[in-house]
Amino acid sequence: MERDLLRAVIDPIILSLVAERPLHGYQIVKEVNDRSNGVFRFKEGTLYPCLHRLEAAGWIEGRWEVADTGRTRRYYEITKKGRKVLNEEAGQWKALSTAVNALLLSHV
Amino acid sequence: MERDLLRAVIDPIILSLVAERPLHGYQIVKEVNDRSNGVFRFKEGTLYPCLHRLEAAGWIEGRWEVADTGRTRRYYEITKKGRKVLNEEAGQWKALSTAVNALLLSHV
DNA sequence: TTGCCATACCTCGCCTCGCGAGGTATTATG
DNA sequence: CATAATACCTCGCGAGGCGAGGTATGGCAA
Repeated sequence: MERDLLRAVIDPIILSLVAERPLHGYQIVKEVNDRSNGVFRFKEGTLYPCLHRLEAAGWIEGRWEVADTGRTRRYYEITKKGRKVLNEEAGQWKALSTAVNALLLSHV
Repeated sequence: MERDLLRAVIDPIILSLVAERPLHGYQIVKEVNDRSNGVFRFKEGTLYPCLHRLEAAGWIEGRWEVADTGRTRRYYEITKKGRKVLNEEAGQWKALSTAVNALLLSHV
């Protein structure tokens, strides 16, 4: 997995996941790596700063919770603003991937 | 067009174009911007360093030519190594776009 | 009890690279 | 003669992935 490709889609990926249901950081790492069949391999040094960035932008919102195990976790939910951004970025992604597919089709 | 998305696909795009036929830099800028229906808006400050990078990597090869107009241009062709890289990156792109589409589908 | 692994959070610094801005020179147009 | 288009180039800023490192807790096995 190339870092540039990851960088390009990390925001909508995370927004999309926490739009389904609240997730905490460690869970997101596992979730993404599992559900992408190994295409993505998120690192924690990537995810946590990214979560903070998205929260600072007002696209997600975190709250601390104590699990049954007694461990504290920070769960993130998408905001109204975040949903708007997700839709925009998803649309952008569609336009881009269409354009790229057209250009690369003969080589795939 | 977001810069991260561009960064992610600029290499295979250029390789793909010069794999079709030799092109010079200024021509590539126009070609990409036209053929992508405005999705891409390459800047020269982006392209020329990129061409140098790809040539340094041995993926493309440039040669100076004098046009009928008398203007000198540097035409780039893809190398054997470049074709290999293009195929790899095109495959990577396919795997990634499939994964992303699956994750974002409900939002597109 | 003592390790050790998994969970769960975090930061720091390196490195890469798009691109805005700026530069040079030539040819075509009006 | 001035302006636009062609055609090449560089510099410096800023953003962000990630390798590496750190802290703390829970659970399990020896």
